[in-house]
Amino acid sequence: MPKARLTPASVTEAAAALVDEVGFDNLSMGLLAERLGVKTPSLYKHVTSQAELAHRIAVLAMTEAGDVIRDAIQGRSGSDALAAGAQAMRTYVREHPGRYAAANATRPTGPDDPFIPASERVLASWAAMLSGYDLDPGQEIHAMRTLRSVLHGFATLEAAGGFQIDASVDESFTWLINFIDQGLRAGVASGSDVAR
Amino acid sequence: MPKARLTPASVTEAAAALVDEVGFDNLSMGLLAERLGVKTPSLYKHVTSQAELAHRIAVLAMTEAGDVIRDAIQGRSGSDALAAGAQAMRTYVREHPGRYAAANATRPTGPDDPFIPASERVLASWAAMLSGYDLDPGQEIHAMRTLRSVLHGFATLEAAGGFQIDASVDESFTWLINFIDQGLRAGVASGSDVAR
DNA sequence: CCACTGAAGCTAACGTGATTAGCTAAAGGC
DNA sequence: GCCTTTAGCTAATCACGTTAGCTTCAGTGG
Repeated sequence: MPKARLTPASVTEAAAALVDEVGFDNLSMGLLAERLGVKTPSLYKHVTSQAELAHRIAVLAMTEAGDVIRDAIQGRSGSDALAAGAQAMRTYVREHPGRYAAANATRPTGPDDPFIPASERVLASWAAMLSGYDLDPGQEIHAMRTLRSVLHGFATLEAAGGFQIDASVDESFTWLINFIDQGLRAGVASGSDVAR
Repeated sequence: MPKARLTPASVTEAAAALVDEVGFDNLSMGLLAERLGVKTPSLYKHVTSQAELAHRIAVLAMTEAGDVIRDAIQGRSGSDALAAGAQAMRTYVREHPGRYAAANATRPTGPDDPFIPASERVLASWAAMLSGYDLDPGQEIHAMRTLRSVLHGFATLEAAGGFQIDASVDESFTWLINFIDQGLRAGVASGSDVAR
């Protein structure tokens, strides 16, 4: 084997860094090649297509996010775990908006797509965190989806510059976490069913 | 003036319909032209670029969503208004995923961009709805952002096929609305501040 | 009623960015 | 010190957005 300057992994890593700088939509093979000091067609010796590259970034992102969230929750429980996990996720998205966008743009390509276990690890962390609140077993799935919705929604709105007013976005996020925490501790939906 | 078969408005409307079918990312001038029974370059007599077309779709979507949400909230208050507004928004996104994606992909192009008043109308509806809960004035902004986050997050996750498990997504959504409603009625964050 | 104008739509052409084909040369095994 | 393997290169192709310039018809003014 010759030079081996680039590898699929190093190309993916560079692409992930690039995408965090210029935005996922502005990823191009030409720009990436330039960053790597190589001509565009050379990249195809390491990745089969731009779509595959984007998918690799997505897997990387999901894996990294999974690590970061797991580590944040590690050793905490209940409200502490929620706050730490949520903050960890928000921080990750703020630092890696391009990767996060890549992860959201991707769909599993098949049953053995590594993206699947990577996302399952994230879900498992959230599930572990939620187990610190005593929810009805039947409600866990709904709590999980609600949690994912708020965190994902906040992160994407923030990344898109959706929060205009000058009120502190940090403050809004801690308020949001608090809101969720109190709702989970209250054992929601035990009674009224407003939403019909 | 000659034939006038197409107009900027009719092209935009067709593009919006197309995008709901094939997905925002798969919008192409060629595909749209084909749908309209016209050759690609002819479209440029009505829109200046694909970017502008996407922006027009976004404005249309935001306007339609604003109407639908306002109408749903109309005549209701408190929990009823929340439930109706949230359901209306979710329904809109389910029926018009491409338009919604367009709206999320757009950034205001300037101070007189019609997208701005269109989104403000949506925010105004949510604000009107929230006024039915008696929140601290200082908390309204946080409640608004939390609300936007959950609804946007749920809608995008659902549109992306993010809810895999076979548990009813409808049920999760009503659970979510209930969760928010109860939190808002409880007058959150009055005490503990978990999230540091 | 008819020449005139203006814009809709067309064909041809261009530019950019992804991708492929085929060549070259250097690295590691023998 | 050869020989194979393959990273990277140049040249070419393809798809798609976009532009240039021509053609034709709808409506207007005489």
